[in-house]
Amino acid sequence: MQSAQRAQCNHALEYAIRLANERQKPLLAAFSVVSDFPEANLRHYTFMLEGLKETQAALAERGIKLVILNGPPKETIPPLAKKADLLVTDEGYLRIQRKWRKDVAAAIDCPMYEVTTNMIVPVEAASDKENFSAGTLRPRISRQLKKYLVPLKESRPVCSSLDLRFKSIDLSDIGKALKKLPIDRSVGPSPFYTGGSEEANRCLADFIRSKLDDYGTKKQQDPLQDCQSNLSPYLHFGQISPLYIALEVNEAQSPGKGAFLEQLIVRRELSFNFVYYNPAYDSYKSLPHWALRTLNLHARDKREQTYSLEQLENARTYDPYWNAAQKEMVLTGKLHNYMRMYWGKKIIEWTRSPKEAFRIALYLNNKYELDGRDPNGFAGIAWCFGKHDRPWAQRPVFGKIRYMNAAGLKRKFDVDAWVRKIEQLGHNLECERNQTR
DNA sequence: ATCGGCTCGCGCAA
DNA sequence: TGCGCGAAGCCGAT
Repeated sequence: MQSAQRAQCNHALEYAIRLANERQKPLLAAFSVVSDFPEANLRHYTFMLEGLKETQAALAERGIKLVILNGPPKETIPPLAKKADLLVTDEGYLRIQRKWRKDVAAAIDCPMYEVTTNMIVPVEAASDKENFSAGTLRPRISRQLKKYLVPLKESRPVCSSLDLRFKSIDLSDIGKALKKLPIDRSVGPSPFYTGGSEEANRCLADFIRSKLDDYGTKKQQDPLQDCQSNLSPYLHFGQISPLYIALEVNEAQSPGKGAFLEQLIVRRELSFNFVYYNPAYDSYKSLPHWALRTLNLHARDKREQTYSLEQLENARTYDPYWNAAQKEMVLTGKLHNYMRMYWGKKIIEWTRSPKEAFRIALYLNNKYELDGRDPNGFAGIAWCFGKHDRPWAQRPVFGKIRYMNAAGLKRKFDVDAWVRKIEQLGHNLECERNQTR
C-alpha cells in the first residue's frame, strides 16, 4: 500500500484479496513510511499517519494485518516478499513513486502487480501521450466513463492473516510515532484539517448535502462562501477514492453535479496525464512552446517590484490580498482554489525571471499545502505559467500568459472581508498558542 | 452590464 | 487545409 492509503474502495487491495483467496493463501498488507520524502514535513506526515491509523484499524476488522514500516521501499518490502507468491501494489505517477516500484520489482523474485485505483479512467487508457489541454482529454475520458464508473465489491480474505513478527511503527499514539521519525519539522500540523478516511467521508457527505448545489456558480469563486469539497488533501493521500466520490455525487440530484465531476475527473486526470507523460513536470521546462517563447521574450522586462523567497514566504508584499492568501496557506494548509491562481500569477509579476517564479511557487506550494506534491499541485503551478491554457493579450512580464489582478478579486467577491477573516484566523491561532504555553 | 479583441495549437472534418 | 474551440483572464468600447 502506498498511494491508496485506505481500506474502502481500493482496487489494489481487493485484487490482492482475490488472488490470495484463489490460492488459499494468507494476505499481508504493508506500508512504508519514507521519512525523507522530498519536500514533505511534519504537516504532511501528521495528516498521513492520522489516516494510516484508521486504515490499519479498518483493515484489522476485515482480518487483514497492516504493517507500517520505516524506510525506502526497496529495503523494507523485499524481506516481506521473500516467501510471498506475489506482490500487489497501487499505482504511482510521480518520478519518485515510479522509482520505488521499479526498485522493489527489481529486488524481489515473485511477480508484482500494479493496480490503478486512484483514477477513474486509467491514465494510459485515457490517452497514450501528453495532452495539450482539457479540451483534448475530455472527450477521451467521457467516451470511457461508463466503463469505469462501476462500484467495487469488497471481500474478505479466507485465510487468517500472517502473524509474523515485524518491526511495525506503533500508531496508537501518533504524536509519539512522529517524534521517533527523522522527518523535517519546519511546518507544524494543520489546525484545521485532520487526516483519515472517516473525516474524508464526512467532508463528502457534508459537501453533497449543503454545497454541491452551488458548485459551478459564481459562489464557488468566492472564498468567503464555504462551497468547496475540501477533499483534495484526502485524495492526495488516497484516504478516499475518486471513484467512490464520483459514484456518490452521481447519485445526487443536483445542478452542481456536472461542474464538480468536471473537476474531479477531467481536470484531475489531466494533471495525472501531465505528470505521467511529461518528465519535466516539476520544472519550467514542462511548459508548452508558446508559453516558453513568450515568457522568455519578456524575461528581461522591468518589474515594478521584486521580492525574495523570504519576503514572499513571510507574506511581506505591498499587496494585502496576496499576503492573506500566503497566510491562509501557511496557517491552514489549504488555500482556496481561486486565490491559488491569483497567488501564483503574482509570483510571476514579482520575481526576476519566470524560471525563478516557477521554482518559488512550487516550493511554497509543496511546503505548505496539505495536497502539495500532488499531480494536481504540479499542474496547478504550471497552469499559472500557461500550461493547459491559451495565449491572451500581450503585456509586460507575462507576455501572452493569462494575467490576473486585484480588480478581478474585487469584481468577484468582497476581498477585503476575506482579508479580515484571515487576519482574525491568524489572531485566534496566536491566542490559542499562547494559552497552551 | 455586455461584448469583442487579444492569440496559438490541437484535432476533427473535408 | 480549414475551422472551431479552449479553466476561472483583462481591457476598452458601447
